[in-house]
Order: sequence, then structure tokens, then C-alpha cells
Amino acid sequence: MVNHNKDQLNEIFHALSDPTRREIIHSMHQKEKTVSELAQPFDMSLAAISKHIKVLERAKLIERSVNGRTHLCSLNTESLSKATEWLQFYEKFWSNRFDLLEKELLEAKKKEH
Amino acid sequence: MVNHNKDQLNEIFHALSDPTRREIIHSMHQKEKTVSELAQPFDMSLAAISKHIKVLERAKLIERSVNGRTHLCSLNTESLSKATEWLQFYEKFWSNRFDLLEKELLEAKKKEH
DNA sequence: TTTATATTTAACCAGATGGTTGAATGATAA
DNA sequence: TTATCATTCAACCATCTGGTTAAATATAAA
Repeated sequence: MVNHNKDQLNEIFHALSDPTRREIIHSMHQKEKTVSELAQPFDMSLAAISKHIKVLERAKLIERSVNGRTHLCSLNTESLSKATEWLQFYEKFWSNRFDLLEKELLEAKKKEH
Repeated sequence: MVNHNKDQLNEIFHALSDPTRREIIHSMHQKEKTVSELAQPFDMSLAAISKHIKVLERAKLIERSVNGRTHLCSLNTESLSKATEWLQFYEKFWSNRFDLLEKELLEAKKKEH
């Protein structure tokens, strides 16, 4: 139970670490796409793209609706949000650190006078 | 030139895809830590942690300042920001999509009357 | 100088990853 | 029915990954 989140983050970040998969995500950011539409821009076998899509699917970054012999893929931003949430925790922490630093600097200036 | 960004995203997301590395990031989110401090919570050799740290360093997620025989590691949030920026583009696009849908729905309701 | 400490490096290994090709599946079109 | 089309599956392969242990390096302490 506890590790679901951790495992999903592993899968999300791993899925995003491949440029082909990021391009796949990009090419469906406005509209759902079939597997062959997604494969078209790449100089790579359909089987390879099929695997990439499965990796994205396991990370729940995309969803697939089977329609006859064609599969329509669409983005699922929930997983994207999970990743950004993780990241922003540390970004915020850091900017807070700088805010604090700035305050201390101001305090120091006040004391000068 | 063009691919620097792409390659760095590969490295950032790859670095983040490992739970040990995410914990390392977590354990230095308030304060810089030495390599052995970072290694302490893990049931793993120092050599392994040393490798993890190098992966984080290559992704520019952390910086290291060598001080005598100890190395101090600190977070570098610039890389974190690069990752969130990439992610948020797609998140935004999607929420815009829903906003649009909502507007259309409202228009449709108006026309009903 | 000798010894201890902090860290990296090198060599190795099992398993994962990202690609290939060729065959299988399953739905549509002729 | 028979082709054809969209997609996956299986077997294979080279390379990468995440770990190990043992030795090397470099600084600090006795």
C-alpha cells in the first residue's frame, strides 16, 4: 500500500526519461492519436513504438481505448501532476530558503542604522 | 546545441526514476550533506551511493563542493525547474481543454433559453 | 611517519532497456 | 471466404543499470 506511490513515481519518471516517449506525449497533447499515427514520425519499427506506448500506459501517463482494430491513445494528466507535485515540493523549499535569506539580509541592514 | 536540452531532460528524468536517488534528494532538502551522511540511511555500499550521487550530479540536480576529504552536496533547483516546466506545459494544455469544454457547455445552456 | 577516514575507481555480474525481425491476432474490406 | 490492415507478441541482441567487492587516492590525525 505504502509503496504504490513510490513505484508509480519510478514508472512515471522512467517513462519520461526517454526522448521518444516524450515526443509521443508531445504529439498527442492536442488530440488523441492512434498507434500508427504516433509511430509515423519515427524512423523505428511499429513494435518498438508499441513497447514505448506500453511503458507510458503502465505509468498511467496515457490511456488507450480500443476501437475495432485501431487503438486510440490520449494523455492522462493525473500522472503528470503527481510528478510535478513531487518536484515542486523541493523547488518551493528552496525558494523559501532564499526568501528567508533575503529577510535576514534586510534585518541585518536595519540593525546597521 | 539543439539537443542539450533534450539530453538534459533525459538525464534529469532518469536520475529521478530511482527511489534511492529521490530519497537522497529528499534527505538534503533542508541542508547540504556529506556523501557519508547521505549514505547513512541506506543498506547499501558507499560505492553504490557514490554512483547515485554522480548520476544526480550529471543531471545537475545537485552540486558538490569538495572540502578536504569530505564532499558537501547541495540541491540545485534549476534542473528541477526544467523538469516541472516540461511537465506543466502538458498539464496546462489539458486544463485549458477542460476550461474550453466548460465554456462550450455554458454557451449551449444559454442557447437553450 | 604511520594510521585512520572520506571518497572514488575498477572489475565484475545479473537483470532491465530499447531496439530488431518475423509470426500471430483480430477486425475490416473485397 | 480471402486479403488487407492495425496492432501485439516472442525471441533475440547489444548496451545500460544498479548493485557488489577490493584496491586506489587524498586528506587529517596520532
